[in-house]
Amino acid sequence: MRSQSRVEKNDPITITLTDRLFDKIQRAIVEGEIPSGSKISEPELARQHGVSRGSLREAIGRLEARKLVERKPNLGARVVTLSYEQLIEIYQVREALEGMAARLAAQNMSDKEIEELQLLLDQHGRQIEEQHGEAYFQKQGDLDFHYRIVQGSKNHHLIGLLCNDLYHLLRMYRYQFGMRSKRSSQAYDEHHYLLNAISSRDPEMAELLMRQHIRSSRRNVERMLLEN
Amino acid sequence: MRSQSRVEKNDPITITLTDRLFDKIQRAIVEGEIPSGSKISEPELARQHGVSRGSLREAIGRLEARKLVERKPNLGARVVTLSYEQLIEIYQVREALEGMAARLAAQNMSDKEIEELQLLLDQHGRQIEEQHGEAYFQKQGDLDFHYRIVQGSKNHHLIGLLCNDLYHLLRMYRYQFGMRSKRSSQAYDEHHYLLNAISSRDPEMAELLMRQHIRSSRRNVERMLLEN
DNA sequence: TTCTATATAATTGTCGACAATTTGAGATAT
DNA sequence: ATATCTCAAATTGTCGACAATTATATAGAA
Repeated sequence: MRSQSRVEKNDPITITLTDRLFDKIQRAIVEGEIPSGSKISEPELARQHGVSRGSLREAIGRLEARKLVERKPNLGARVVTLSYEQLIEIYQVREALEGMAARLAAQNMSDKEIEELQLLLDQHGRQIEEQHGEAYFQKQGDLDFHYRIVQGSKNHHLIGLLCNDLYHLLRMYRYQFGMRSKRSSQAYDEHHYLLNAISSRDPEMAELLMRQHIRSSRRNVERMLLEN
Repeated sequence: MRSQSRVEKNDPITITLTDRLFDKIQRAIVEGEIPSGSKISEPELARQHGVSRGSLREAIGRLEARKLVERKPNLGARVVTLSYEQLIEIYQVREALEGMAARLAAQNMSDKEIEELQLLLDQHGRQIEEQHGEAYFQKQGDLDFHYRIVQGSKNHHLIGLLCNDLYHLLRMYRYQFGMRSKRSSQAYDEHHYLLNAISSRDPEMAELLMRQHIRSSRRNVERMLLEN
């Protein structure tokens, strides 16, 4: 009696030590606990987490692949330095990829998924009415919404690029640049139109609206950063 | 007299052992020398290349980041299995990213870069006239053209995603699916229109044309694969 | 025969040590 | 004082060995 809760035997739930390390360090970097631009000392980090340097290096390698750290041979790894220019670049990539995701979602999302997304959006609407102006908790909701549309594209490459790479970088900027948006009700409206296009199965319109949505989000960020 | 040929001292020309390993294995995978879908045995590969398992594992990690191999804990790494579905996914991502690249190139390429690209394109035109139908060598030219436009976007994120990740996967499909296109003269025409849009500094049109170009390239591939 | 259980072999994950390179401090020369 | 050289300390790159997990072969039960 071995495979009781595991339906088949080909699902590796195994979580390796490097996996945990990777998660912990990624969180520390995203939340700014390890400062942006700082050097990463392998011996020190390894000691802190009570792990060998080999495992640590493997974790750093993955961080590098996600562009959270940069590595130079014989010089070591540094946390990426956040910059206005890089943030703009990220938004441009995001516009392209999420636009395509919305287009595909309009074609490939199941009716059930659309229905659930509608429910989520309604919930956001109520939250906005209740906590009027307190757009803090709303930020997570925004990510949820985008996350589901990306999943709905059913394109695994696209999903990986956005959910595994870009979104972590974005979260890092949100944390460290203190990017709380004061346009949650406008964003809600835009989400609403977008979902309409998707449930109408209109790929062209879905992509258009998603790109506008991200562009206006970018303009908002630009304005906010220029104030400082 | 130490820094003679090195202008500054902050340029790591150092090529580590893992770097070389990574390049060699990547080439072997892309060209099908290590068959798609096959398991990668760490001890064996390490022995073959006369290197320790640690270095090899680091190289495999990078391959994984480029989506050329897939890894499961305790089960090892396998070369990705090529599939029609995945190829379509890649083309969709490519359409989104290169479309944006063309848009940005229309804004950011220097006049000099545009001029040089024009020269490259003229050269392609002559090659097509000479070796009529022999579209084999032309394939590299196609990649060159796209490569330069991506560079012209000046968006480092975009450049990395396309040139470091996607293009290698694409080359792998080209090698192993035997994707030689018989539409080199049509592709040439499309390149011509696209370059016109760029030199007219028309981002909207540049993106549109690039996306059409990639879509028709995708349709060509689909047709070709359905014949087999 | 077919299936299960067990033991053995092979592979992957993790570790500590050594080699190569870079960093930094102190000494010497200009 | 500034600059250059030298040498020790620290850091990264690479390696081989051990531990944990999985795959394989064999024997026994249905």
